[in-house]
Amino acid sequence: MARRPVISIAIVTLMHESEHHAWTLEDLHAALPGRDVAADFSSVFRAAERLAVAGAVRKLTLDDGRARYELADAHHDHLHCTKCGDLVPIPCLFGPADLAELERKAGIAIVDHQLVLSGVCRDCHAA
Amino acid sequence: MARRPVISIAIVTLMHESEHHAWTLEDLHAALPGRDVAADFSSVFRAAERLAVAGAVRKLTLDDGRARYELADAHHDHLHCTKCGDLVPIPCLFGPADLAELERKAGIAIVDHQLVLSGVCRDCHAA
DNA sequence: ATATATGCAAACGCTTTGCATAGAG
DNA sequence: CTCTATGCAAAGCGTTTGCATATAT
Repeated sequence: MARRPVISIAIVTLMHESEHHAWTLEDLHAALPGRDVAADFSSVFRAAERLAVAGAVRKLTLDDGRARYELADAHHDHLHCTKCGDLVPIPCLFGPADLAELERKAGIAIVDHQLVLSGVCRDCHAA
Repeated sequence: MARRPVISIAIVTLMHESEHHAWTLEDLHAALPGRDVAADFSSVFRAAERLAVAGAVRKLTLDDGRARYELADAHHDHLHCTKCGDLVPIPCLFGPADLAELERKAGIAIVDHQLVLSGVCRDCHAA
């Protein structure tokens, strides 16, 4: 059929092998050359977006106006560190039961949720 | 000293007297003329921003890329309705104790949090 | 050959700012 | 007279898209 999505593959590999958790497009664009996959910014964008649509990565938007992409593994929430700016994973605080109860009480249907804590991450807190 | 912040006052009044909960700048800009306070978009922006800094309103950014402003009353969380696009208030699911425990366990400091549920609001759900 | 990925450059949407004016104390 | 609010127009910034080209099947 067609071409191999080199950039997409490199992004996923990068995410798997790096300690970094949530990536901005700029992060990805800056990191790819180090893996010998230089790419145009728009190509990075399209690759990340395709991965998000395919369900391989999860995309979230923060108050700083920049999107973050992370591997779509088990659900977790996040802490947006006010010092280093990183978006670090945090175990989810509530289970399906809590949400189901809220759905009943509030008469709503919940499809997904996203909790963003604002504060100081472990590393910055220790330093 | 100086002038009276007509627009800011009108915004707060509007928020208090309307059923609408979370306002985009566009919402505000569109609603103000109805209160006889026509205003330039940038003036609405500056007024809203000043109110946010002053702590009178709370500003949040959603995945759709547009900021919402709401009265800074008691803390609550939100449901972003996938049908009507409204951001409706939802009682907060956890208390200070839950967060304190998480702080201890994760070694972080939590200053604030923002939970955005994604799903269908009561009105759309009933319809 | 054909379909998809990529680069390049430009458009977009919303937010933000510079600057001159106006109006209240 | 001075200080802040406002309007107007333009810039910013991250994201997104159109179009031509490259490349693997």
